[in-house]
Amino acid sequence: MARRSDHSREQLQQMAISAAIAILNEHGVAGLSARKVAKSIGYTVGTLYLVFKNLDELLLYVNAATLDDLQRAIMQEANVHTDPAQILKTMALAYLRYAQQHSARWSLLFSHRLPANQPIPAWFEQKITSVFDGVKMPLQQLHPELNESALLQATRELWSGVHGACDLGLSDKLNLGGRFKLEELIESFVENYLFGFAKSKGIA
Amino acid sequence: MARRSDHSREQLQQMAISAAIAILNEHGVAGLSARKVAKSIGYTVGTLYLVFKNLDELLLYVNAATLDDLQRAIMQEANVHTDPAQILKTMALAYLRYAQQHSARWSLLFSHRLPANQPIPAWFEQKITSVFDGVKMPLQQLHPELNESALLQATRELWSGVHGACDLGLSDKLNLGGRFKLEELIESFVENYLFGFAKSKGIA
DNA sequence: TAATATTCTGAACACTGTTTAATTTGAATA
DNA sequence: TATTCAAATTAAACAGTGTTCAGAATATTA
Repeated sequence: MARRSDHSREQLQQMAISAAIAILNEHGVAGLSARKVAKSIGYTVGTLYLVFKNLDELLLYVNAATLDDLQRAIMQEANVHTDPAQILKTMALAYLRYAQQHSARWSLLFSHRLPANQPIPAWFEQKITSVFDGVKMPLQQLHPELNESALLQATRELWSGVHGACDLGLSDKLNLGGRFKLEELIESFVENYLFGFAKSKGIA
Repeated sequence: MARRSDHSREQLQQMAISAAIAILNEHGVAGLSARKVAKSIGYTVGTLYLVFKNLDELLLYVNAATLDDLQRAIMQEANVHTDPAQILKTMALAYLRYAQQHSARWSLLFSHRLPANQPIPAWFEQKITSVFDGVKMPLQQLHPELNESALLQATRELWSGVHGACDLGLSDKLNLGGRFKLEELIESFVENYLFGFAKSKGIA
């Protein structure tokens, strides 16, 4: 295993991922390039392609790290309250705050598409499921009688709304006209959905 | 007003916009470039920059056209039913179908960001508001007692969910695991939200 | 030390958005 | 009609992009 520098492939990968995240935070998605990442870790572009199949693969790992981060940010605020509905509202606001404070990473996470016909790896899908599971828990606490299937669907419905509001809101496509704050809209949405979900299932 | 060809600036703009849309439909967002658009209308790149400030401006007009198209697609299906709730469900499914059938244009509409600090033009915001107004109408029919402000917010809440479900669903980030169809999830979401909205307002 | 395998670079390729000097062109003027 | 002049258009250039790969540099093995 001859190597010029003293960085293993794994180290090199991790260095590149960290460098990419730093560039994203400082210069946004448009400011990111393979050469800049390479330069930032003291290597040439070619080396990057020795460790990643292509730039899309690097971005996939960056997004995976963002997903971990995002989950941490959401779950951190989850234990502040005991009321499940209150927990879900707090998680939704944490989701929004993360998107606001890490706009470039958040934007990349949802705008990046793998080349056509290349499916999302199973380990990445698992990370997504894991985030949803964090949302599912308080929802289950709220409705213990629901089966796994109904719970899974309700989680997706609820979080689609939270995500959609963040996506449209942060790209100025909600046209609230300054009359409402995005935080209020999201809180109100969660309340309304939870209320309707309970009622339509004949609960509460 | 000497001109070499017989295309006015306005004609040139419209030709470029149409060409860009055609390229998007055929080769996706990644297949679009200034040179390809120029070549497609029989001109050189430089001419494009005589008519548009930059590529972002061209894409803005493309997105405006998509917004018009999208609204038409939604409103077209709106008059099939008389029940407002049914209308809203049909509109949501039309939104999904448009996103599926015009994935590149839909994707560009929501992923394209103008350069930093450059605000969305008022005429473009008006188009967004106009789409929301189409959703607002059946919602008002459903709840005539609501004031303009509450109606506006409910419209945004409802459509955030529809949009979020389409966005996540079509990029394989909902992880439904093949257990549910996206159409069913969206229909169920609209039902649940409408139910909860009515109940939380002390109506119905 | 010599042979071999791995790491890494530098240069190239085809592309991108954008700018601008030079040219072509049509129309107005003399 | 010939000349002038301004607008339309191009071609070429610039700096950047993702990606590849022959060859140089380095470490391990014999």
